[in-house]
Amino acid sequence: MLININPTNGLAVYDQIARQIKFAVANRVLRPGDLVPSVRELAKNLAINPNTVARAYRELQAEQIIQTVRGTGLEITVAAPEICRNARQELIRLRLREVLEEAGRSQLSRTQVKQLFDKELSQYDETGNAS
Amino acid sequence: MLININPTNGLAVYDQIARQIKFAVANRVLRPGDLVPSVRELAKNLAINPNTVARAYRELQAEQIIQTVRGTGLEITVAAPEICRNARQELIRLRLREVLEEAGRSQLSRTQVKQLFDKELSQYDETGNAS
DNA sequence: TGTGCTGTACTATCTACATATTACAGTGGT
DNA sequence: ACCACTGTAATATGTAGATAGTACAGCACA
Repeated sequence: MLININPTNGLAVYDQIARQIKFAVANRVLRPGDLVPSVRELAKNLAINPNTVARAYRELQAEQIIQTVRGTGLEITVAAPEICRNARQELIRLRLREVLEEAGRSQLSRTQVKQLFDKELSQYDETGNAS
Repeated sequence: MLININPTNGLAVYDQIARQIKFAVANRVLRPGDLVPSVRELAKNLAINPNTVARAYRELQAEQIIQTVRGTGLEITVAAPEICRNARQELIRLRLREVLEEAGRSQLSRTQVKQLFDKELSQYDETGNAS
């Protein structure tokens, strides 16, 4: 199945759905013109309420990743791949900035933060690409 | 005043209190043996409920930053300065690790993440120490 | 043209969390 | 011993967010 829900994740169900769609788009599992599963079909498969799926799709529409084709369903937009690939990078950038701001409030020096980062980076085993 | 509350912060009031106490300890504004303001006094000054202050203090006790002196108040522990200084560094480390994990899930390469970090770091103006 | 699919909007419920209310228990100082 | 202060526990209230229930509106296809 395309989507996999973990109810004890802390993440909202609709958020998990939206993330996984974006992930699939970024990795070309879903391509422009493909239809995402219908609200009711996906809801049935995941044993959740259709409106929860609808909410995920609403967010994806707001980000112009899917668009409605009335009477037919929701399809991946042409712009979606670029949006999703940019978005995940921007997300990481934003998170990094937040951490740096917090470090600043804690009066950690730039070099201290850099040392922490390098150490964590070297410890972290990537699952995907080579470095 | 020692504590300053911003109600439109997104952060819970009790959390703001706890953070600012820790901050004061880390920067030697509060030293071991000092008494923190009493629950009712601080609550009155901040125009909030005493129990909200109590909750902040409860967390600080759980982290062994303050300890109760019955009938007298709550005092900064001997271990507090080290705990607070370590804690803020650990907090940053944890946040960095989370970002790296998210980057891994997004299949961003190690070098990509490092580039993002270096760029953000160079843009970020520290408020406190020199680098 | 009608039936079955599509998405969507409105409202209600459920849950988690922060905060407030109240009452209780112990200690220091007069 | 008593009073005024300390912290603390239990409970209630308020609020925001996620999810569910129901009803509605448009299009495809036979």
